[in-house]
Amino acid sequence: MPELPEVEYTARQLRHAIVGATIQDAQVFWERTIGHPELPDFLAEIAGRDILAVRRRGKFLVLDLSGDLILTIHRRMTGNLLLLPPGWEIDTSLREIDPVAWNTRGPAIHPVGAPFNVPSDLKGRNEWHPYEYCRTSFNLADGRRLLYTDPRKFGRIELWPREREAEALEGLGPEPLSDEFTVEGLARSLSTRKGAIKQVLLNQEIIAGLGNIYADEALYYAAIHPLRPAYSLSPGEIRLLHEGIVSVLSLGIEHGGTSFSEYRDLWGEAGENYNHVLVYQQEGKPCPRCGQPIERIVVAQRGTHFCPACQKLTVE
DNA sequence: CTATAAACCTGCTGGC
DNA sequence: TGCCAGCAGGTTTATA
Repeated sequence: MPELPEVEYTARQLRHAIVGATIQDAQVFWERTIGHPELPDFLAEIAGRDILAVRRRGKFLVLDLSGDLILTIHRRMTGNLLLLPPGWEIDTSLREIDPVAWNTRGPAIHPVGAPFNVPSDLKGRNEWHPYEYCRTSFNLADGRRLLYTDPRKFGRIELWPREREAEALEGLGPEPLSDEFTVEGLARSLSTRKGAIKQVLLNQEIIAGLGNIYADEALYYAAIHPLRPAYSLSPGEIRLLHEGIVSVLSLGIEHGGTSFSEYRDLWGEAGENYNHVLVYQQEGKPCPRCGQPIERIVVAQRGTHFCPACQKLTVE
């Protein structure tokens, strides 16, 4: 799942690759991917815009466009951005040949002139080509395409006037890698919350950009049990948690994002931070600190991984 | 208000 | 071998 480090890494790659480019037009292959405005308006308004800058806010990617517009992209679970070089085509003939398969998989994407092959094995595979499941294509004037792929279709792309940016990015808390994220501010936010600390860390109003992977990693760093009530953390624990959040997010960016199942970078390459994760999805494996097996529980409907020896629920 | 759960989706896993 | 229920997960929406 793309969280802050994955989105930040994508933003940096995009900044080098497409700032200054022009969006000739866009194609949408799964309508619900576009959250705002209505699809016909979206298509009409985005055509011909220049890409002026690329930013990140929480888990949102934000593209500043000419005409005082912003394009926001939230990848949710399985969304990816890929840059397709010139010389490739988007083949929509599957739409007529097999509408059911089309709905699930989207268009075939291959070099111009290559013969079209209906995938013979549409099911039962453990991995797919990075260009599959394309939901939207931004066709650049120079022949490249910025593809948005998303097998599970949860991600959303929106186009807003710049003056309504606050509305488009409503309800986001402080950026954890900026000066606005302080120990004091974190302490204040946690003091009124009686929910489990794991659940509170996932709340984007408290901290923008933390997701399931890095929340587990940050709690492990700070040796805090995920079920501890947020208000019950001591000042020392909060300081350590603050440090842990900054640390695991920074490391994630350095490693190019956590490659966990679907995640790919702009050129279809997997990130390597999965090799550096300490507890996430490590159930049963020995804790790197004490050797005790990592446990998995469910907190607020989400899988949660921790070391029962290092992260105690009750203070002795 | 808070808390919990369902909905959105589809690939994958495990049971039979 | 094949079918099918159940699971994962970020966020929004609905319900208690």
